[in-house]
Amino acid sequence: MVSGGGGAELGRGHHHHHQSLKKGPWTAAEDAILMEYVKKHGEGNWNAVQKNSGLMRCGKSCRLRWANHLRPNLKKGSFSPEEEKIIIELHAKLGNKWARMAAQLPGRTDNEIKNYWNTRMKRRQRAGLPIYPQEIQDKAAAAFHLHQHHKRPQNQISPSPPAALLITSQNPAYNNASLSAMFNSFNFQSPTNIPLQNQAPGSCLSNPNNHAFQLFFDSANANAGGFSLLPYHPPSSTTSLMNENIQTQTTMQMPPFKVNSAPGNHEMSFSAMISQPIDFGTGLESELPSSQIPAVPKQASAPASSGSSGGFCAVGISSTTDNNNDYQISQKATCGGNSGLLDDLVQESNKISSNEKFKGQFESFSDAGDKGKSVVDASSADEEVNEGVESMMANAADNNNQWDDFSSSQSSIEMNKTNQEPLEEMQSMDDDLMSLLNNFPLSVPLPEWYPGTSTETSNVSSSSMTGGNQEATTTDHQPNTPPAPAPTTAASPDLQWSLGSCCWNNMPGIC
DNA sequence: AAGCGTGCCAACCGCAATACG
DNA sequence: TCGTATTGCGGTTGGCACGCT
Repeated sequence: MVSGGGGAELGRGHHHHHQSLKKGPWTAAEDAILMEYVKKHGEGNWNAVQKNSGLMRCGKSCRLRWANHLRPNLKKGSFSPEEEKIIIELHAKLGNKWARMAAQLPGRTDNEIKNYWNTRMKRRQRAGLPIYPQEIQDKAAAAFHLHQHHKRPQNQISPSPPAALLITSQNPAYNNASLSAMFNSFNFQSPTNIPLQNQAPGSCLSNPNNHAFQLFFDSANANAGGFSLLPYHPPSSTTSLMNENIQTQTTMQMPPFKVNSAPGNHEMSFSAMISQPIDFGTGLESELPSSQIPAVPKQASAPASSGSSGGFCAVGISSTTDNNNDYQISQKATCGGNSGLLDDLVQESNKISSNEKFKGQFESFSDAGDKGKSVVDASSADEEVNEGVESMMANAADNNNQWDDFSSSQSSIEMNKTNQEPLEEMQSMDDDLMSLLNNFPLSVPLPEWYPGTSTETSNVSSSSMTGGNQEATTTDHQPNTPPAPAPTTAASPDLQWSLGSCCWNNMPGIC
């Protein structure tokens, strides 16, 4: 923030009295000083700039100015369609890793990308459009589906975050079939007593992308061991826009999304889820903020994309009426540990799974002794996972480069590069994910209302979902999507949604 | 012409990671 | 090994320009 706006020049007029560092916009004169300094001494040691050059700027400010405006080979101006496409792709993979994204876009800075993304998000949000172009999701979903058929052994849980991240509740127009197919390949291996109740209400697994899911028990589908997994967005999202979305929209139409879990083999089926060189002019210009010095006219901004999907999530669901597609968005009250660190996930997972009370149950289907190691492995494999996602998406993007909002059909070089060894990368990703998911907190006892137990409804649901008095108040959020077909298993008026959540927000940079 | 909303941009802040003595 | 300094990163904020009413 430009503290105090353009007038925040703390040191102006007082340089001889104290060493207040100047803030606010840089002047051309300051730029020239910095340029000269870097030219002479090279980059780095930014704190020395102020000492040696007399520039009344802190090192951080100098570094930022240099990196974002003064360093050579910076591109100025609007992003090209190709660049926009790459940004979308990268964001789908990396989340808000602006620096990493910038590394893929020569001449662009993380700040530029971040600003672009945020404004784009804001625009799309206002328009009620999802964030990611549908095609990205479609391709990721398709790729994932293929991947699952290619490799996934049966009876193993593997809700791959890469695919999951692209599956968001904001995508009304999403191809239900493809997602359904994708997640039909998810298989749980667990005892009959899926232990979720013991999980803290706020318990969640998440990734930095704020793509999260919550697992709910679907009592209407209880006879089939029904669980439902809903996209979820925590309140402490790193993306304020997403928070805003959650806060301002209480309900939304969402296609069915559930997990059919049968004893011993819980198959999840998702019907849906979800820059010109600085003018070093002298004279008057030198005292103007350099940003006010006329620069090359900017190109017209690229049109906003209007694809599908988005980052916020449905936290609860209410299907007590005929319209059992009324998924509800609510702000999760307690999503413990949203730091985005895998450690949080590990700790929580271990904490839960180490619960002595349910240890035996857990051990029946999971090697508890390896939990810690597995998670560590998964954590250290962050990069490989990213690579896996990359290759997966690259694969998926191979055949069709149609973008709903972007004129370009050019794929990123990185994407193409990783096409070379997609299977190996996927394999690596799978292994890592398996390790991680082996720690998935499943050692929670059956809820009372689980089949064979009391039919009493858990009160937990109220903490993770809003009431059932939902109208589709957010239908405008998904203007292009007809209501999804009602899932037969969710048609029961007795449908109850509860239990703790499991989301992906604390996952490492898997996506 | 004035007021308002929005988009864009620049720059700051806090925190975490890393380097260094 | 520890404390400090430096660097890097992501989130946030405020100003300006522009279009619309």
